[in-house]
Amino acid sequence: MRIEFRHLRTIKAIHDTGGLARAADLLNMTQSALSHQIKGIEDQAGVALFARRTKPLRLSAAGEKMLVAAESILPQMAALEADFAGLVSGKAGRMHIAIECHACFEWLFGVLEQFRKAWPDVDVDIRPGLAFDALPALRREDVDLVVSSDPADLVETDFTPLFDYEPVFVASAAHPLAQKAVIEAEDFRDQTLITYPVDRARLDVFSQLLIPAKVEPAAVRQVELTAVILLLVASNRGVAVLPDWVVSQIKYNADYVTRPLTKGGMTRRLFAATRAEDTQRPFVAHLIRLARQEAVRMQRT
Amino acid sequence: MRIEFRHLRTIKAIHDTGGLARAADLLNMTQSALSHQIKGIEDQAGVALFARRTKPLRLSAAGEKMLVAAESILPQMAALEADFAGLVSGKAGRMHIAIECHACFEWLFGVLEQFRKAWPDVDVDIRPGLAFDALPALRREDVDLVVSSDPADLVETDFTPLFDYEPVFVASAAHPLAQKAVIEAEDFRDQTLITYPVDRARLDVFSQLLIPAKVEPAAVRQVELTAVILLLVASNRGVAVLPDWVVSQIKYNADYVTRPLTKGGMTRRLFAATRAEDTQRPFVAHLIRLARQEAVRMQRT
DNA sequence: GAATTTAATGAATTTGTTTCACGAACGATA
DNA sequence: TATCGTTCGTGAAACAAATTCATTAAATTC
Repeated sequence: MRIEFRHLRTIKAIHDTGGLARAADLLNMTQSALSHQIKGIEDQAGVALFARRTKPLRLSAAGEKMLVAAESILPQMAALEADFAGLVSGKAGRMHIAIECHACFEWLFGVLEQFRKAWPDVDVDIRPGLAFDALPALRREDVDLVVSSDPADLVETDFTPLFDYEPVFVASAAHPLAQKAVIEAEDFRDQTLITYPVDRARLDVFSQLLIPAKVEPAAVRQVELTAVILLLVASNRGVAVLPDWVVSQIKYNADYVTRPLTKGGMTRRLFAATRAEDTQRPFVAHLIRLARQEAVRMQRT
Repeated sequence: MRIEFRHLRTIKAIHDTGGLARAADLLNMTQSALSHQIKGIEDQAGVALFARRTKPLRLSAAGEKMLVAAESILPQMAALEADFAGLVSGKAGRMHIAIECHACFEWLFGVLEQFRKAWPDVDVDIRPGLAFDALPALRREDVDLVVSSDPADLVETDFTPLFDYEPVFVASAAHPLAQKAVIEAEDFRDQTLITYPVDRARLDVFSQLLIPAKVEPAAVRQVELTAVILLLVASNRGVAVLPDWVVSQIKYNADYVTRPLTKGGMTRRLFAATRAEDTQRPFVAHLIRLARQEAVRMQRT
């Protein structure tokens, strides 16, 4: 017989109530059961848990040690069970997010700020490094939500539209291409293109324009921050393609122009991908709602 | 089915080995048993412990929480079992001591200093406030050793002699009684007697001399520290009765004299009282041996 | 010293866990 | 995509264990 939680509970109950019978009452068991239980551990461990000289049972040295362990361990178990209860009730959970859209970080932070307040017991995280293969990671339960612009027809996976955006060409006002009203794939052939440091397949310029047209820019420079990209563009060190709302968000009116890509412009839609079983869970649905609201607010600016 | 240690071990094993079959191997059980076990907890808690989409089982959010709890709780249990093993092997244990003899504190500290080094896993303590009723406390396992000068004929209790001593009368050289070669009970009638602040029954002067002779001193003043008692005696603020070795230990030769109590002097013997079942335990026997050695050393000074 | 409280015991019962044997689902590989 | 090996889930049976019931023994209290 190994030591089990029941034994810890028993030790504690006997100590608290100061007697087998009362402890048995507390634990909804018979006095006999506790007596057998104690005997079991004592036999197994080879130590006396109680001083039996006196009639109301009192803890021995070994018993005291066990009590100390019990008082430390039992609350931890209670906490675990409370965690589980939170998960069951839907108040707690995990919301690990992968975003394929690199420009979306800032927008997402604002959303998560609100979300955290509403769902303090949900473990929120943005998981970097999953930019590619994010949808398999979703199925694998590595993450719980993927912000993606490429809805795939996957079973058990829901794609909820978040908002539409237009990737636009950005260049310095002094740039030759600023003269054109519309930018085409061929226009990139002699340019230095500034992008986020992610896989090309995740960049609209490449996936939607340059790869289909089989055009390779003269150079590609990768820069982490949107503000820095715009700074480089303004100083004519290259051109970029960014979502319209990203460009319009920049407050200071630097010296650059925006142009549509292809005639009529390019339209893209961002989705929240979730496991079908999760989509209706309260905090998942709430996060998506918050994300759409924030998108509306963002696009109004 | 409540969560038990076995479940924590299972969660940890599955996580560590990365599979049900390998975990089963580790725990010397069948893969089936683990599957049933997990199902049991999941049914009870109402949460999925594992993501079952992927084939090698992986922990879900709830499973991660349980793993965290397991990694905290299992070592605590291991420590408890190690404690028990120590108690069984006799390397560990409890040595709570009650001393009836107030003057013995200093001597005992020296003994315990050595004892602690030899038995680092024994929980050593001196329990004050048990000066009276110390022997019942020993039987009750409140304490494990009592230093006493009144061996009683108690069943299951051993009294091992530690050393003999002589309570001697101490007074200022200028005190009238310093003229007498021998001090009798009647001599105390007009004196201020300085004693330790303990029950009279625990003081040799009273139990051996004044109470039988029905003599009450003019005043009794209680002082904690031996050095202070001697200081007061030297400055003729009263007289005292102290063990011979206590007086001889005081290095500075203050202005006091010592005289035997009654013709031929009074001889007392100090004992270590222990529960008979404990007396032969290695660390108990060792403590008594150390105490006797220390007594010899002390009386040589 | 009688009454009461408290703990231990043994056998029976109930409860829970593990094994056995099998099958289904998945992933890798050709 | 067919096949093979691996991994996990399931139900019935076997096994193990904890708990209860009924009773006894011992200590405490009045």
